[in-house]
Parts: sequence; C-alpha cells; structure tokens
Amino acid sequence: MYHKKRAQTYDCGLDLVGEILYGKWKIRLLYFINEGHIRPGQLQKKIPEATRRVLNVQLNELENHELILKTIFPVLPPKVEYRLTELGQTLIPLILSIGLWGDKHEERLREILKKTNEQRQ
Amino acid sequence: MYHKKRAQTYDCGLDLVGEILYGKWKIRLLYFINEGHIRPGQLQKKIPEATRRVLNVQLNELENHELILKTIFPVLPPKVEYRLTELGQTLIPLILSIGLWGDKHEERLREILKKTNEQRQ
DNA sequence: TCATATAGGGCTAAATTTATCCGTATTGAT
DNA sequence: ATCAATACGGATAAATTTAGCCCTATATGA
Repeated sequence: MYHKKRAQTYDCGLDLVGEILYGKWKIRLLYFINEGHIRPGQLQKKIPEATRRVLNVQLNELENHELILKTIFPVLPPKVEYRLTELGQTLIPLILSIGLWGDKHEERLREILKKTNEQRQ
Repeated sequence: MYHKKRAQTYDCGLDLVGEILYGKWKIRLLYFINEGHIRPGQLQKKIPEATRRVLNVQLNELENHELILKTIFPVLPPKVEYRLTELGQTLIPLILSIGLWGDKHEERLREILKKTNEQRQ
C-alpha cells in the first residue's frame, strides 16, 4: 500500500473532509451504496468507467475511514456487502445537495467544461 | 498547460461537480475568497502549505470554470482581486455545510486519520 | 473437464496533480 | 544602486492517484 511522503496538516473541518472524500470515485460509491447497490459487482455496473481494481482500492479507503462497513459472507462463490456506517450516513444529505446543485446547473457546467476541454488542444 | 488524455464522461450532476471542484485547494480557495480574502497574497497567507504557484494554477482553473472572476488593476505594483461569480456564490452554502460537517466530526475524523496514517509505515 | 459467477490483491505502468526552481516586470523607498 | 512589494507563468521534478495485467480461490452446472 502506498504511503504518503508529504506530511498532512488538517487545519479545519474542510481539510478533514477533503482528506476522506478526495478520490475520484468515492462520493459516487457512497451515493450508490446509499441507493442500495451494496455489492461490489453492482457498484461496478453503476460505475463502468472505473476498473474493478480502483473501486476496491477506494472502497478499502472508505472502509478504513469508517464511512462504510464491509460484510463478508462465508459462502461460495464469495458474497460481500457494503453499507454505510452511521458516520457515513450523515454525509448523505451533503452528497445529495451536491448532486442536486450539479443537476440544477448541468447545462451550464457542460458548456463550461466543453470550452475548457477544447482549449487544451 | 497540461491536457487530459483520458476521455471524460459526465454521467450526472455529481460527476460535473467533481470535475470543477476536484483539486487540493479549490474548495478552500472558494471559501476564503467568499470570506473576503480576495487578493492572491492574502490567499497565500491563509493557505501557507500551498505554494504560490499551485494556488495560481488552481485559481486559473476556477476562473476558467467560471466560479471566480479575476480583476487585474493596471497599477504598479500589480494588484489583482478575485471574487465569486454568481455561479460560484451558489456553491457557498454547500461548502459551508461541508465545513460544518467536518467541524462537527472533527475529533472523530482526526482519530480515524491518525489510525490510517499510522498503518502506512 | 471447462466455463461461470464472485471477489480480492500484488505489481507495474501511465496519467494526473502538486511542488520546486527560476526568470519577468515596475515603482518607490532606502 | 538595491531591495521590497506584488503578481505571473514556463519547465521540470516529485508525489500521488488511477489504470492495466494477471493470478488466486471454490462450488455449480454444462
């Protein structure tokens, strides 16, 4: 497992949240788990752009950060389920608001991103 | 300027927000600008862990993404001011909620991060 | 016997992001 | 003449994150 070389300082709440939510797929993982897609395979179907590997990595981090809980059923073929911890649940309203904001400004944001992505040629 | 090689797909509002807010210092920049620290030098003082260079890079991105507006005053020594665009302003409530969540769970989060950072030795 | 379903992780490569270093510019004060 | 204040960005290095490839494991059913 990779470990950071640069020391981290967490000055304020915003920093702390940044640290645990910073990851390309994390917020979406939380979102989908909350929606009931609780098995690894289901999550992969919801986020096909990500490889299974990365999802595992990020799920592990979410678990270490105590936002989700993993249950491994001792059956074959293997079965795993994730669910939000209490702490994780308290994040859901925030995630939903962020999503709503994005939906509300979707058109505008797409234009903006289109423009800036074009510039980079 | 760096340009991305991997194609991006934005499936939902959450994706779009992710794209424009993903950056180590962006949320804090928005936060501080909203608090009235509108000049580059002031922002650097508020975020001393970041180099001036990176702040510039991220400020530029925020500007391109139309979340902030830059005013260059033609004086010497140079003077620059940033302020939130209307779009940027609509993000503030979200950012504040995130910060509040972080503050509320500060102790818990520090413990969690301490643990996970220790593991990585 | 072989594919299928299911989930995991090591290792390495590539992409992306962040940090460092250094050079530019100008006025006014020492 | 030099330095401080103020701000910007190119080029490159380092750190970090994400992706790709490949191997493990086992019961069931074709």
